Amino acid sequence: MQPETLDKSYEPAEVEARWYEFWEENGLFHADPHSGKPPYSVVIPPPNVTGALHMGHALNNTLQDVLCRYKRLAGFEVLWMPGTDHAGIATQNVVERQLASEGRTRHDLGREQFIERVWQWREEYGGRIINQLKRLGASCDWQRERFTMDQGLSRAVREVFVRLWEEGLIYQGDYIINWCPRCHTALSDLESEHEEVKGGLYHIRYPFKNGKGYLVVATTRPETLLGDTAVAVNPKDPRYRNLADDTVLLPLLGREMPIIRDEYVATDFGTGALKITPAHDPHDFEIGLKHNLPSIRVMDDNGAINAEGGPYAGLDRFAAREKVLADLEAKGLLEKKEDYLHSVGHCYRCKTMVEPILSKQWFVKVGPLAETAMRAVETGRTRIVPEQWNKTYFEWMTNIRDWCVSRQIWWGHRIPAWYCACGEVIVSRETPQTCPKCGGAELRQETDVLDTWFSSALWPFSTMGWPDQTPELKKFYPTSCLVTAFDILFFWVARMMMMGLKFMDEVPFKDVYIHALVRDASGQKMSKSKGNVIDPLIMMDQFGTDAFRFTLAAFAAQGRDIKMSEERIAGYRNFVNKIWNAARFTLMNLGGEQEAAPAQPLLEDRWIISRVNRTAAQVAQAIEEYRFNDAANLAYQFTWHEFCDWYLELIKPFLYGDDPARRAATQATLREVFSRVLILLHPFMPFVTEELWHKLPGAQGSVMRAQWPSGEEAESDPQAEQAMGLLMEVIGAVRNIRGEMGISPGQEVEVIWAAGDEAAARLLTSHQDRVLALAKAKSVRQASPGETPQKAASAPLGAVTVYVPLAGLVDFSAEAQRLDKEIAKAEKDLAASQKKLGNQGFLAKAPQEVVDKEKAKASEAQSKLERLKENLARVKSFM
RNA sequence: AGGCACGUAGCUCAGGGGGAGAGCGCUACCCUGACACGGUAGAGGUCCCGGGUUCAAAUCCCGGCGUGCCUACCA
Repeated sequence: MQPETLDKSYEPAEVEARWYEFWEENGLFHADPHSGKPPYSVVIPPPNVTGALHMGHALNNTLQDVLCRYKRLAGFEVLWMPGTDHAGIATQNVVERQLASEGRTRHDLGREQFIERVWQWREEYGGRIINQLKRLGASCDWQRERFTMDQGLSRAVREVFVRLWEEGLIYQGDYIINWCPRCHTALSDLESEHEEVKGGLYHIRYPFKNGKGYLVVATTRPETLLGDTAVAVNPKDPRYRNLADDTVLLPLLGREMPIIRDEYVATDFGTGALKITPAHDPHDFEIGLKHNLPSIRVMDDNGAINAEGGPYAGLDRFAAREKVLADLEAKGLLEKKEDYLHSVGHCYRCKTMVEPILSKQWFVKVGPLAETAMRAVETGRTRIVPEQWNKTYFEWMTNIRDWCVSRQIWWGHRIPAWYCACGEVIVSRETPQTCPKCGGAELRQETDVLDTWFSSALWPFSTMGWPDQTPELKKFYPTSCLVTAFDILFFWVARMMMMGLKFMDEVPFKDVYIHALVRDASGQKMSKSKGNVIDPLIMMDQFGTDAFRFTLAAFAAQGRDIKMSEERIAGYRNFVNKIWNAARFTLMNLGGEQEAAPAQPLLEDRWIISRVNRTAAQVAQAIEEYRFNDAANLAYQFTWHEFCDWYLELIKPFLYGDDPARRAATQATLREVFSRVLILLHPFMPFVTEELWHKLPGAQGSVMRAQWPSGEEAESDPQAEQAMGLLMEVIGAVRNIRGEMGISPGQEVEVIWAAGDEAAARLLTSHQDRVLALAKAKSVRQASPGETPQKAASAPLGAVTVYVPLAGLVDFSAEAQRLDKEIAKAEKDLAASQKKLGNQGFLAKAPQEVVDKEKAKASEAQSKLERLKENLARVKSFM
């Protein structure tokens, strides 16, 4: 049979295109809820339908894929539930922009047609990110792909809304909310992102009604004075105990307003006098309620001053501010302006400055839900990894405020509430025909839709068919793990916890793994405006998906952000190529048939089998503990530096040699070990491993269906590992001498060794050919009894001393220098050990095994030092 | 204002009470029949500073300095 040949270097593009289709066609990602295997389930953090794959997605989904692919290999029935999120505001914005380019607005279309248009948009472009996830190799169960606006999920949303309403956990009311004047909708507190803004603190004179002077008020938002209905001072403030009057006149508008006294007012900030604008500030709103003040809303939905603002009506809020200030100045009412840095809310979708405005909205009462959600983490029903995030989670849950869930946009789940002319509000699963109170049939549905996160909060169970009792829910809920970045810990994780516990009576996930943020090479957050985004798709094109994924995994250390750089990806591209070439070598040297395992395994066989299994166990444990970087590095180190550097070199003589039995045995071990290497790399590098798996003669099916090497196969062989260790040390010593002496690679050397113990002697005697091959020696022999090779470089190892005769090769001063260096090292080691051993406290208090180890170290260093010194003396005698 | 991280090789970072590690970069030599996206050898570190705990501190504690992030209604 013609041995399979591979190209000299790996070309990812062509290979990657092939295998994804293969996996999907063969249903390898599909989860069977009736399987007898133990379940492992993950729900994808649904990306926005408007989204394009960025580094954050790439990391997030790579880690999930590593978990899922590993778990399949480890014998679990894995469900990775995929889908997208309808991203209400963002999607509406995108489609509105599209309309704008046609010179139209959504109002030209009307609600129905606009929504139709959004669905069209979704048909056309909504699959983009899904395809990009496929490109990344994500092994999601696409047959189950969901969308937060699809029918099933919409039913779940409605069910949840109605039940919360019935239990009094949803209410409607007038409160101060965050209003985005550009998106024309209310936002939740979370969606208002605070940013530092350079502003002013303006000191404004509010004249007393009786004309006897004025009260000075400090504010950062002078335009809101148009809506002031009082001025407040602290009753304890001596400055304001005896005021000239108890009524002031609102500057510019002349409205009479009371001076009220409230402990809320800080005496040490500004002037100690606070203007009260109940319709435009959350605290003022509270104070207004307490003191029965009227609320005057002076801004419209565009953030422009409305009719209540009198002469300022029609001005945009920023223009109004300028005008108000100018007019105050002109009237001598502006006392001073201080520069002031404060943080102001901005719309998380469009970055417009958010306006706190009094408005009627729907709210979820989160207190009771948060309580349960908090306890679930406290009691360990859900575990947050790394646990440092517990604190953040608890803090947020403790200080949580009611959640404004209504949005004044069109794209989303319309709130299932109807208004009757009689004033009745009907919340219902089905569209009501008549008012249950007055029997009227003229019902008007609420126009608001729900916050997108409301539907996302149900994701772990709504995607599995809830509110029906489905086999999927039975098998896969609660999910095993949620993988996400911390920036949506509150937005999403916390809310899923609340909803899962409320409606499933069970946590939505057992583990939450919180991974890092991906930054650019200098640690900056990537953003389009900074122009420092690294596009994952370009990286995949350039270096291959496997290299890219491996880089992400190798970087994913817990608790630290990732600084992505192309050089690093290039490094792992080289690793993929190394694997490719190891395969090339393997295939060139395997027969077509499956050879029997060696009857008499050699040291190399025993060693590499033991090592690959140990590595597989370590990689498995690292993945289980979410130490993705450790897992990747363990696989890397083993594959490159043990399998390639040592094992492949060690077996070449057998493969090229003329002992057919030995060759067949070696081939069998090589084939077996290489297939295990492919398995343990597969979670990280699905494409190249699948490709090579199929090239291996005798391979069955997909590597995805293979079994993770179990550590229990009784193939662990510490003795072989130790013996190989000594052999590697001896070879290393000769190589070191060669390198340091400047003996050229082409020049062969003699190697003579002396062993201090029987076992080492036996090992070296029977494996001299390995030293010969790997150290490029022309001969290897044991020193005769009593012989000390003269004119030789030497290296004292533990039980062995290695000599390399130098006569005629190099002059001895180089060896003297090398020995000097070695001596210095040994002396340092010895001194450190002796210092410890000379310390009575150490001997008395340190654990016995530490003391013993130290003693062994000292005597080893001592013996090494003596031999080095002897050698140096001998070398010098020839100089 | 509070909270959370992080300062370890030239760069990017692992590690985490008893032998300073990796990748990249660098130096020297080598196109050895898998691989120059490679091989062999090597150089390079006050583990931010100062105290403390301990027989023992890069590691734990306290205090600085520096950096990053998150939360927050003092107008």
